[in-house]
Amino acid sequence: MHQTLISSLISVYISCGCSNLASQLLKEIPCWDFDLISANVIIVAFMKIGESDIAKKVFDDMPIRDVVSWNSMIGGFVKNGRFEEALRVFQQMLSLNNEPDAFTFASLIKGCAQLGGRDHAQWIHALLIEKQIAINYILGSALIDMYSKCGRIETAKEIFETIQRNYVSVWNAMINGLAVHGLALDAIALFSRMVLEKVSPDCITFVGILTACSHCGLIELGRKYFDLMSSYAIQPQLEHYGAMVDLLGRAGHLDEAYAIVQEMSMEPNVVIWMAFLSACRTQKNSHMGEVAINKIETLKSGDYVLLSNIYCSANKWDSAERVRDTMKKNGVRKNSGKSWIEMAGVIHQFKAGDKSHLEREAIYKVLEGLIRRTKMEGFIPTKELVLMDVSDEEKEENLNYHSEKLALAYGILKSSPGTAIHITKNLRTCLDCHCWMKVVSKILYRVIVVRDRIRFHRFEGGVCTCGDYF
DNA sequence: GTAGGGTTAG
Repeated sequence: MHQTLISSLISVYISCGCSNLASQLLKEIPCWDFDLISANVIIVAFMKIGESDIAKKVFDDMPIRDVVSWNSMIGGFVKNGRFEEALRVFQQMLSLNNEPDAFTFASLIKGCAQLGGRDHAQWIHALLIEKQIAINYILGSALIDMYSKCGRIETAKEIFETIQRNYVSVWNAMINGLAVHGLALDAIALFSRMVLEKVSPDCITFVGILTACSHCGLIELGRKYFDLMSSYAIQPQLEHYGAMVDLLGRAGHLDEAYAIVQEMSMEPNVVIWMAFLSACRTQKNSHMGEVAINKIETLKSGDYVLLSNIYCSANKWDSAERVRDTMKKNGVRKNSGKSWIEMAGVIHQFKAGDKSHLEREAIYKVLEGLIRRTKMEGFIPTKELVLMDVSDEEKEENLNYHSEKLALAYGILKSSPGTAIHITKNLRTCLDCHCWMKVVSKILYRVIVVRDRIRFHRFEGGVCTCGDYF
């Protein structure tokens, strides 16, 4: 069979979801002597379905490669969450004197954003400048996104100010960056500026604005911007409804959140019901929680945990037990959490149940302290994120305990920029401390234990904000 | 003919 035909066939099989046929076809070819473009097509196709090993094999066997081959490998690895391998390919590319281009960097920057590693980020950015690659709107958006996810919102802002801002995606990246940093008012201010500069917001802009409101509990503003969408002829999508349900639910307006779900012009999906379910848990409303859970057709492990948590909150231990039994019976496995940490340039990975952290107890203490403060100062708990990993046994002991604590800790970090007491140290000094770092929503925070003093550090633009909690 | 960016949730 002609090689071009084979590569097209593989591509078609994969786009139709018949990946088995594609792999089989590849195996049956006695000798891989694809021309350049056919091989590239095959690499892209297998990367698309997550078969990076097959793609790698094809790539390794190529007698000649061009920049598209390299970029397909690097981009493919990044898409499949294998950034280390993407970096390895990139280094190989450089060592063989192949020149990277804007496509190469776009993938690498995205990889850094996923990982939240600031040293890698800086290296890639420096290299981009060294190679004198013009920063177009795609690279600009990617850079802004990368720096905000690495905890360097100030650097993200600097980049934003220096690049061409006539594309909506650049604004979206910046608005979303501010939103995840808990800077909702800045995000809203940027929206106004965007309108002044005559760039039309799109549906993603509103997702950013609504999530910003949701993170900070700005109900009135959330409602206002949700209504504003229609004046830009943007129909609310599932994502916007989701943000509203999240916002209203967290603030305790369960009925209004439920009304939104019912008024939706499309069928609510699992994400919407999950947001609602999550709100039911926070509000300790097991009745509404059951309504939500009944709607969720395909239960994932997380949904069971949420329902069980609702019962725990309402002291309905029997019901909680029943849910957990069902879980076991159905053979539901909990998703094991994973997190990444960059320390002195090295990326460390942690898995749930990983008990190798000597300072785990101290971290708990910090979080408990944060909860006390949160309750005292009346902050609204925002998103629930896994700040650190605990074993399944510990989760079993008290399902509610862990997530509640993390939610509150996250809430205080996001909703109180004034909490940090003083700005003392720079990044380098902190790296010298005996410390423990965690990635919170891809923003770098550190919990530092020095002689029984527990500190929480947040990094932004190379400046470390420290706060004492004990 | 093949490669790149910006979203929520967990």
